[in-house]
Amino acid sequence: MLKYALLGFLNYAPRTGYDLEQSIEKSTGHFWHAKLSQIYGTLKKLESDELVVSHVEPQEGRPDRRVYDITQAGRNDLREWLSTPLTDLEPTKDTLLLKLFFARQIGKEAILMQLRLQRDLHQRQAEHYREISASNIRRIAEEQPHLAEEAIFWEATRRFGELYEAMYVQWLDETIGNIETVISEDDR
Amino acid sequence: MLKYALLGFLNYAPRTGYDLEQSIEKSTGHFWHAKLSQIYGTLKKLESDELVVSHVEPQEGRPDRRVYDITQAGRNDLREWLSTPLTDLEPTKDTLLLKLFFARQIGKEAILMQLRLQRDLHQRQAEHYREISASNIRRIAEEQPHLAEEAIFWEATRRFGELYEAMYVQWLDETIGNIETVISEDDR
DNA sequence: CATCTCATGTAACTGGTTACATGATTCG
DNA sequence: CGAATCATGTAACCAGTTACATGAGATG
Repeated sequence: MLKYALLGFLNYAPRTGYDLEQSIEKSTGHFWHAKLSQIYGTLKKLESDELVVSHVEPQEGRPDRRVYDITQAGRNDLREWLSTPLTDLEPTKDTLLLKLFFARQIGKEAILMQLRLQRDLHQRQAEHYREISASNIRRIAEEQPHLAEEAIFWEATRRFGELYEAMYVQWLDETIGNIETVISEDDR
Repeated sequence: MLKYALLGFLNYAPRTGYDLEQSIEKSTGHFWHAKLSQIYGTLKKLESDELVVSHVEPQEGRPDRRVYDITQAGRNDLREWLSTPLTDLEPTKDTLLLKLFFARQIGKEAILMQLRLQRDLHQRQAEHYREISASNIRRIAEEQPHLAEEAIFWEATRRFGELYEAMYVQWLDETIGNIETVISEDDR
């Protein structure tokens, strides 16, 4: 799948593996991320499949840049993927839920501590979506008017992050409350 | 991580790889799943690490069962993992969001169709959490009273699924609405 | 003087999926 | 009579992570 993230960004404009990592970090990072090592490897594979081409731009004082660009075959592949509907739900993996499921093993106070810690992390992430992400999208759309049409979709993905984190915080508050109630009942 | 799901279930009672797949399917399936092939492989690894032991129960007319049980070392490992707080947020991966991010490539009607399809899937999943999952938990807790203490945690994970799917549907409705509005503005 | 940024990559490993192989019994 | 269930496993592959290796220039 990283393949399509890379093709998607290269379809806006050519860039290096390093640049791609930053593009991802700034925009799709919260729902699709990748390490540099994986990006370099995937680009190599993409080039051997002729979906992208690269050329080296020599530089002085720092490593040469290998700039990738999408090919017509790459554009076709991207478009085909985008056009194919997802007919199933994606399976989720959430470590916190897995730990919570088996939490009786370690007792209520121990799990409460962990839930409160996560609550703070999600709370901070929720604020991030409300503030920083929202202004980033506005800025890019203003600076590069040819991408203004994209903004509605970018904003939708940001909004997802916002709702997701708000839901997570709400659920944690509710869950923490329930466990606290059971503890005080046990004490009676 | 599957490792800990397996240890967690074996800590309730011994069972086979096949049984484990069903336990997972029925309970942690919506936040942690695995294919049989992975389960068998992981059990083998766990046994060589002496966290579980197995013995074969011969059967007639069908394959012999290899029943696994957790060892004391396995219990210690499970408890240690459960006790270690998660200090970071887990990175998410969501293919629908990735497609949506690049959706201008294929146009608004094409993406709307896909979003509506997903809306129905998530709607159905939300109902599943409200109805089937909730009654399953009640039934298990009644049938096996020694697991009644577990029910509060199980119910919390079920509730997460319910809130998650409700949030997803809400977001899809909102997003579909936004895109439809932009389309009708374009038409003017 | 240390850390961050720019910039490339490879290798080993871990986690997970897909496909293959087998075969009796039970349910509709 | 066909599909699902019970029950085991292996092998090849794909995706992703961690660790290693290099090194100049800019920032504080």
